[in-house]
Order: sequence, then structure tokens, then C-alpha cells
Amino acid sequence: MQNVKKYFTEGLIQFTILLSLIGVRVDVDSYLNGSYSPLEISDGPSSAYIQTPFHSLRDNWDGYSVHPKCPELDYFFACRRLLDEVRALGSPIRFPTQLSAWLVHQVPDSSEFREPPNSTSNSNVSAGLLSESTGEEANDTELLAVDESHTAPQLSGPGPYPSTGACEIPNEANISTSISSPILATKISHHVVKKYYVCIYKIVPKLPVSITAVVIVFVYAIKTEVEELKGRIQEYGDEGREEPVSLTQLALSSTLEHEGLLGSGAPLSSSEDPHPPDIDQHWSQFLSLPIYEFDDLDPLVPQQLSDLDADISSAISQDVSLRDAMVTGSVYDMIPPRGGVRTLVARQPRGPLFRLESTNSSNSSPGTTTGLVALPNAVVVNGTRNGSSSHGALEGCLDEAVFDQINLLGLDGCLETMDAQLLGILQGIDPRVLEDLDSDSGLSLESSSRGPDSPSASEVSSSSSSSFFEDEGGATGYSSEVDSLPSKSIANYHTWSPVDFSESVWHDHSYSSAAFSEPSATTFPHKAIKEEPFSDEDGEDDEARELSRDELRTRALHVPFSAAEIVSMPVEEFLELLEGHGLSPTQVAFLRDIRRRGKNKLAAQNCRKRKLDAITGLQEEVERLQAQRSRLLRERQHTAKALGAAGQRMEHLSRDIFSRLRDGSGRPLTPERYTLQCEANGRVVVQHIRRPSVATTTAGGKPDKRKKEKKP
DNA sequence: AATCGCTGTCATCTG
DNA sequence: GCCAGATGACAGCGA
Repeated sequence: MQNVKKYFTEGLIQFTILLSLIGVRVDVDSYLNGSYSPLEISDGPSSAYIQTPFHSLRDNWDGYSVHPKCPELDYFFACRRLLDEVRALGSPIRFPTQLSAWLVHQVPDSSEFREPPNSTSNSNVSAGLLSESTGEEANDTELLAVDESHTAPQLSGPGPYPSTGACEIPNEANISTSISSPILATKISHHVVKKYYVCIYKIVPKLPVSITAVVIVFVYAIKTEVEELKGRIQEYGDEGREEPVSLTQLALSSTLEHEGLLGSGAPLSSSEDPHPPDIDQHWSQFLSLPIYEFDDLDPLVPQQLSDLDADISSAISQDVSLRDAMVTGSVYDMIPPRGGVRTLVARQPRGPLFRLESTNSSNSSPGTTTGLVALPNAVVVNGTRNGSSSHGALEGCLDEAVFDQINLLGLDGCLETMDAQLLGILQGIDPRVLEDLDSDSGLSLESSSRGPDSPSASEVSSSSSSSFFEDEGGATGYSSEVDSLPSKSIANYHTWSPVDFSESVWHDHSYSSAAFSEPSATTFPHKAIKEEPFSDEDGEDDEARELSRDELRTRALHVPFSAAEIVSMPVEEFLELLEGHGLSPTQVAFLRDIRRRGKNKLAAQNCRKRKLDAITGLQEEVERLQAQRSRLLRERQHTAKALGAAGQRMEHLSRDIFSRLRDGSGRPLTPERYTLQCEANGRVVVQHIRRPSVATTTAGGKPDKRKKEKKP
């Protein structure tokens, strides 16, 4: 992740790398086989991943460890049913091995293009990739249709099928991602990936396939770079894709070339798409146009290009950067929509730079669906023309779930870097301001620690009456809820008063407190804080609201240690702290409470994790034992059957042998009186049965038999 | 409004 | 007896 971050700091183009390396990579194998997120960082497990809540890892797709309430079971069974239908189509079957999705679009300079006011829709490129959908249900339907569109044709279609790549990114698109324009991400539905993969997976359960990405390519070609694009395309084509690759291309190679996707595959479009897409053709058309022809491009192209003319801030505000998709939407939802489109102004120091237009069906017009909200052209069109069907067409295939997963992966830093760069370039915002975009909730373990050199920390050290807070965040073993506390707004806390803290227990798990920006620390109205809508100007309040209650208490006490340190410090040091600062008994009691609560909080977290792990382990054990039992039952049945067959064969052989043998008097041997015995050395001997057969004896003969046995 | 999951906290027990 | 840790129970919050 550090490497990725480094890449990001080097330029905006690395956003593509982000998509390829972290954002859009979907390794469903691991997701299906184990308890891993479908989104996977190619660098392997990262600290961010480690920060993923444990409870999010307990479900997987193979149906064994899926939580009973796991909603993905719906997908599981739905896809299984779909697969049965697909199986019914018969063989031979060639399966796509991967599906790459790119959510890249470039943001041109706002001065480059003028958007015709009556431009109506996004490009056919997008339409080619995504079929139209209206409504959430339609979205799902469409997703399934996409699945079928990729699978069914390969089942029944004539001719050889591509061995890889049911859908393929146009080569031009691959190249275009390497241009140096600002690139924004759009959202993508990983449901597509999941469903599609389930299709593959269920037909060929052992298919060693990773769907690395879902493909949706939106590249806003920039007028001044079209020639460059064309040159690159030409180069790329001439050199057989062997030209020196840029970082972006390397990134692409990680997901496309490495998987053998390039150069093969079928169009992604559904066969039912009203606009049968030929993505390659469209891209070729689009990218091969001279600059001066941009005014009369192919109908599919100028609309897209004309969108570039839209107010860039507006357009961006309706796009979805990764960060925007990552941030929790609740607070931002409070912002009233502007002109029918929810926007966030980029001047917010801690707010999202680009507004996710709508990820909620409640925010969408009835004709639109959730999920696909961030496709640039679609959004621009919608934002400026009150929506269009093409918007809905795009919506259906995008989903914020991918970015939720990214968020789970803890990519905040990377994404924020990207957003910071984007904002700085596009809107001239001081990047320093953007550095403080950390949107840690201050609540969960995923919160990242704020280093001592962070702006807030240094600011605290200079503004606070106590300089001990410089070390804040260095504490270990405590929730980052405290670690990440910015202490900027605590300068005004007054001296400690028992009345301030001793009366109530605030069950405010968010530990937000705008009230701490006020001089009086006597009130910690968690309720009021919770209900306070998020505003654009409360960046400082944002920091204050991330402070934990205990942290605030600690600072109010003027204790030269943070709550995190109080919790994590050794007992001896803590005792010294209690004794060496002239604290009152009440203060000491509060410090002990802080320590106790902090310790207990960690203990509770560990305890719950252990509990879940134990439950998961037990579920797995149950599954394993059930499978073992089934296997043993099958073995027993098989063994019994084999034993019966062997007995019959033995009987037949015995009869055959006895029929050929004669005793000393020339009489044939009977199985009733003789038996065949196999000795240890392999010899088979005929033994006389000394005891009469029980079957030949009668009930009345029993005493006689015993007498006979006793007599000899 | 009801429900569920997550989280923090308290009380209690154990080592 | 104190402390740290574990855990059940409860309550608050958000989805």
C-alpha cells in the first residue's frame, strides 16, 4: 500500500493504477473460497485489509460459512438457478476467464470543450457497455442479463469462442488510460462480478479463474490529447503492444494483459441491448477522429465530448471519486440537492470533493436506479438536462458496493491523495487543505492513526497549552478512535470540574462533539451532536466530533497524556501519573475510569472477535463433520455392496469347486459338509465341517446335538 | 415503528 | 487485595 500511495502522489494518472491495483480488482476466487473480500489488493494483504472489521470477513460464498442472514445467499441461489438453466444449454462450453471493468474517465479542462446545451445522452460507448435499466429491479434484471449475455452466447453461439475475456476492454481504452489528464473513477457494480462469476464458478467449480475486474470504460478524451491518443494507439498497434509501458499500462497489464484478456474476447454488451455495441469500433471511431472533427463526430461521440463543456466543478461534483464513494454517505446526504443534483462544494476542507449524485433509490427519480450514479457522462447529462434514459442505462451497472469494499480495504489514504490532487488541479484548491481529508469516523478500528507530524497534531502542539499531545497517536493497543483524534479544537477547554464529567455516561459511540469547539466544556451533548447536520463549514467541528469522550475528559483534566496513552501505558507509569500530577481524588478516579473503560473496550472487541471466530470455526467444523459423515455413509454403503458381491462370488466359486471335487469314496463334496479355507500363505484348503450345520438341525434336535458334541 | 448489528460500558468472575 | 483480562448483559445508535 505504501508503494501505491507513492504512485498516487506522483500524478493524477495513477488513478488508473489505483483502479487496476486496488480499486477495481476483484478476485472472486478468494472471495468464494475463503472469507476474503472480493476486492483485493494485488500487493497482497495490506494493513488496510487487516483493519477490515473481522465481522465482515466471516461470510463467504461457497455456502458453507455464509451467515444465515447473509444477503448474498440470494445471489448464491439465484445464480445457481441461472446456472442450471445454462447447463441445460449443453456443451461444449467455453467460459470466459475474466471480466475486467474500468471505471475510468478523464476530466478535461473545463475550457477545452463547450457542451452543446441540447446534448442528450452519454456516449454509445457507455451504452454499449451497459444496457439501459430503470429502477432498482431493472437494475438487477439487467445485471443478470449481462451475465447471460456473456455466458449464454458462448454456450450456443457458433464458431470458436475466445478462450478468455467474455468482455474486453477496447485496446484504445487501455491506451487512453495512460494519458495524463485528470481521471476520475466511476462506480461499478461488483454484483455484476459476483453474479457473473457465480455463473462461471458454478458451471465449472474448479475453474481456476479470477475475475479481476469489471469493465466499464469511460474516458473523456481531451481535445488536445486526441492526437496523442491516436499516436499512442498507432504505436500500440504497430508495436504489437510491446512499447514501453507506462505506469498506467503496467497497471493495465496487471489486470488485462497478465490475464490474457487483451486481444480476445467478445463485446460486453447484451444481445438484447437496443444499441448493439461494438466497443472497439466506437473507440476506434472516437479516437481516430481529427481534432477539427470534434464538432461533427459520430453521434455517439460528440455527446460525450460535449459534456466536457459542462462546468467542470458541476460535472465533477456529480462524479464519484473513489473517496466520495468511500465516505459515509449519511452526513452528506443532509446537504440539499442543488438543481436536482446533490453536490458538495469542493471548498469543504473535509468534505467529499465530488459528490456522488445518488446512490439511493430514494434520491433518484423514479425512472432511475440506484447504483450507477457516477458515470461521468451520464451524470453530467443528468445534471444538466434533468436526466435521461441513458443515465438510467448506466446506472444499472454500477454499484457503490465496490467502493464500500474499497473503503473496507482502508484505502482512504490513497483515495484521498487522489482526490486531493484532483481537486488541486481542477479547482485550484490548496493541496495542503486537502491533506486533511481524512474522514476517519473516529469510531471503528479502521480509523487510521494520525501521525505526530500531521497538521492537526502540530497545530495542537502549538496551540494547546500543553505540548504533551504531540505524542498522541503513538499509543498502541488502543482503538484508533482515540489515536486519530485531532486535538485542534481543544485549546479552549477549561479546567477540570467534577460536575463536568461525573454525572453521566454518554453512550455516544461516535464521540462526536461539536460542543467542544465551545469554550465551555461543561456540556457534552451527545444527542445534540448526533442530530447536528453536517455542514460545509464545520471542518473544525469535524475534528472535534472525532474526539472521544474520554479523550476530551483527559484534556479537560490537563493530564499530560492522551486517553490512548492512559490506556496503553504500563501500570507503573499510570500510577506515577496518578501520583505525580497533584490530581484530586476525583480526577484520579476519572483517570482510572478512562483507563478501565479503554481497556475494557479493547477487551470487549477482542472478546467479540473471538466469539465470532469461534462461531465461524464451529460452523466450519459442523460442515466438515457433516461432509465426513456423508462420506463415511457412502463408503459404508459401498463397502456393504462390495461385500455382498464378494460373498456371492465366493459362494459361486465354492459351489463350482465342490462340484469338481470328490471325497475318498468318490462322492462329490457338498458345501454343507465342507468349506474352503484360505490359509495365510495363500493356499486354499478344503475343510470338513465338523459341526452339523445349524440350518440342518431342528429345534427338537438341539439337545441331541449338544449330546453328540459332548460325547466325543 | 420494529428489528438487527455494532459498539461502548458496566458488572462480575477468574487467574 | 489489586490488577488485567474475559465475558455476559445492557443500552444507544445507525441502517
